[in-house]
Amino acid sequence: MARPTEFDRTKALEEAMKLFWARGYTATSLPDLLATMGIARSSFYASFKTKRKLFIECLELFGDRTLAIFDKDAGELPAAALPRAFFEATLLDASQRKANQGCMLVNTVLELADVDQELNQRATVKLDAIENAFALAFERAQQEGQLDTRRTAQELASMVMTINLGLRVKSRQNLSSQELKTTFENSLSMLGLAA
Amino acid sequence: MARPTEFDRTKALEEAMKLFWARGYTATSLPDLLATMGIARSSFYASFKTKRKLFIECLELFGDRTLAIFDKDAGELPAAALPRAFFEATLLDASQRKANQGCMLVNTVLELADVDQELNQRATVKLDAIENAFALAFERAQQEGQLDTRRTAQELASMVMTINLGLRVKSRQNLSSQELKTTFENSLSMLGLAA
DNA sequence: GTCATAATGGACCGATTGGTACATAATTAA
DNA sequence: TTAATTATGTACCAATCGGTCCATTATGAC
Repeated sequence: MARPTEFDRTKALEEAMKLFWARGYTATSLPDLLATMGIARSSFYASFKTKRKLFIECLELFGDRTLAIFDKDAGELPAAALPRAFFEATLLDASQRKANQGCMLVNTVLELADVDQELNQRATVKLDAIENAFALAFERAQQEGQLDTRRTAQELASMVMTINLGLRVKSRQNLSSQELKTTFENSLSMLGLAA
Repeated sequence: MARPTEFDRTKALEEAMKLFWARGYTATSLPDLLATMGIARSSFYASFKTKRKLFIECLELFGDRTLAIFDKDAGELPAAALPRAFFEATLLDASQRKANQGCMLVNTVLELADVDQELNQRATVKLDAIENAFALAFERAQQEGQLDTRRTAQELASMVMTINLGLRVKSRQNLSSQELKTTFENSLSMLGLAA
């Protein structure tokens, strides 16, 4: 019927996400995006409408992927092992170059807190979903007698999330992988005492 | 000899810092700055050279002030009470409108990690200075037998800093002051177990 | 082939970016 | 009062921002 799209939309979105993840929303220009996505301006606007809408798509993608990582672990591991598994998968997995990029959701919250209400809110919602997923897993484990009940599941989840956020910030400072690992172990040690 | 400067440089710097603190480096435009600083373009460039140099001045000012808050507490309180005092002064002090602004150093690290090496580094150095100040205080307390020695002072300082960073992120999400307070208490509770 | 449809590349848009030039205004030493 | 000096306000700059327009190209249905 008509000329077919030449580029792979999924692939282009993926590349855009990586760039936004690394540089943030404001510091990523349209020419930057077009270059990494490998498409022309017209195709960009035809397929993604605006830079802002593209960013929202990227946020959703990132958030959903992060939740998927949690869900995979949650189906296989006891609740007490989930924080370590999650941190390892999202912070230390060098194969996916995540080590020094922090978390796109956290980056977004801090960059846009006083700049763009909606984008900040969207990132916050995704982060809350992760915290809630932890809380749910802890709650189940407590009901099944597999986890200490001196702290509520929600309290534990809140602690995990605070430490998670802290580690994400640390991971964007220029520390060596050894330093990050030490901080990482210290944090897990704190949680060990809390659980 | 010549026409005297009309504006108060210190005051103007202060206002600039507040704006950078809230909106970050990139999203703060020169007209924005001129408006809050209450000065004209010529005076700006005569006195502050460039936007970037002004930002560096603001970073230094913010970092030094934060350290001063710590030092004041450190001279008056036992080491074990320092984390709470520091968090209260920098996170919950509504009189200075700090509650929802997070920390300018943390904001800067995340915004500019992959964008501006030097600015990220300058913020990181200030954050490290704060962690070192905690470590020093803990070390002294341990030597004087006022603090548990099962963890090294450096480990404790690292934990405090990770939680500090996490709380700063949380404080830029739109949570109620009640929610922030709860998270805050949960975090201190974790540290209480660690110390 | 022809036609309808849609993707592409590139020229172009006004607005905004950080920064400069310069004429004017205000001050003090002489 | 004059001259030297410096601050200020305004006009201006090239570069870049995100976004639009449109002529061209490629495709499938008929």
